[in-house]
Amino acid sequence: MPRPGRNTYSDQKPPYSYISLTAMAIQGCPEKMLPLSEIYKFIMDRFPYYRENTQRWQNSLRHNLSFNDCFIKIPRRPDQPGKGSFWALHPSCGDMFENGSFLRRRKRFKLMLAADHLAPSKPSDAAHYLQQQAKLRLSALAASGTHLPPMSGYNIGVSQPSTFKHPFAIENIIAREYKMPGGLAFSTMQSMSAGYPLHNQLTTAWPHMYSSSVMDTIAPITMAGDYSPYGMPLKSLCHVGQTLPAIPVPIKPTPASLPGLSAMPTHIPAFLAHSPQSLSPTSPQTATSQSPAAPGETLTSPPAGLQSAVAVH
DNA sequence: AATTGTTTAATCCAAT
DNA sequence: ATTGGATTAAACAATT
Repeated sequence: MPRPGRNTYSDQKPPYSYISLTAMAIQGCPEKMLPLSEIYKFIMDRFPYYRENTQRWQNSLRHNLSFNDCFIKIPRRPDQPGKGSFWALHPSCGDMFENGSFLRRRKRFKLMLAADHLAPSKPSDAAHYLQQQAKLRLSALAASGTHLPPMSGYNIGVSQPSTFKHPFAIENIIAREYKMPGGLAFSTMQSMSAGYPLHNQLTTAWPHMYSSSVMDTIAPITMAGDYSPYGMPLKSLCHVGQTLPAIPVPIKPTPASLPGLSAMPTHIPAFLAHSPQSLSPTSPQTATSQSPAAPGETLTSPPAGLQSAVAVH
């Protein structure tokens, strides 16, 4: 191949499966749920490769959404007009990429069908649960944060309180791949920095990922010809911004989501306090019309049925 | 009509 | 070599 001009690497195919791309998109937004069109947008915004052949990959993506139990459909409420449902990650899907590859999961996340006598794990239960979650997130956002500068519309990296991080959370993905030699992890950064956007680190961490709002300010740095997403030199991550906290964080709170009951985020606090995110400018309706959680609706443990999801052999 | 969602099937390919 | 996850194509229903 002739020497590619600069930037040409960025339109090579990113080393992520549709599943991981979709998970990124979902995890990257404040509500942790997105309509199909927003998932498309997220991917196209950040990965130039996917600005072409849209028919092909979007069909594939849709197939993945329907086919994989790790994605659940959340119906729009009357106050959320628009086309199509929201898509979210099943709360029990666990760390599907714990093997460190975003191309290929260790196991497929499958819901048990008609688990003999256990409570059936209705996707709708999960959906309802996540609806509530989203509501709470939004009300928390509304309550806490109009005072911080807006970023790119996707609240990447800054989301949930320090204790639990969904395995798909961007910060976890990064942390898993770019562990400090000395044992430092990145995942604590945003929780430590109390709401400072991490998009710089993110774009750097994913060489193939654009963040249009960021590309102006951050040079493509070292990624040069190095296509290996996992061999990313840590320095290029470090130099962007704050100092690293020397506090390792449990990346996988429950290492074994083993047969039967997997780790449910039962302890997700009802407030995402310091999340500074303004809502996505690209989806006005989600930004404006979300009603705050109804008085009675406090966050409870997820439906028991949710726990009967399992990564199946 | 276009978008969104579901499903089946073939094929590719990485891990084992 | 086998297994099984990922990708792609395609047909079709449902929704807006």
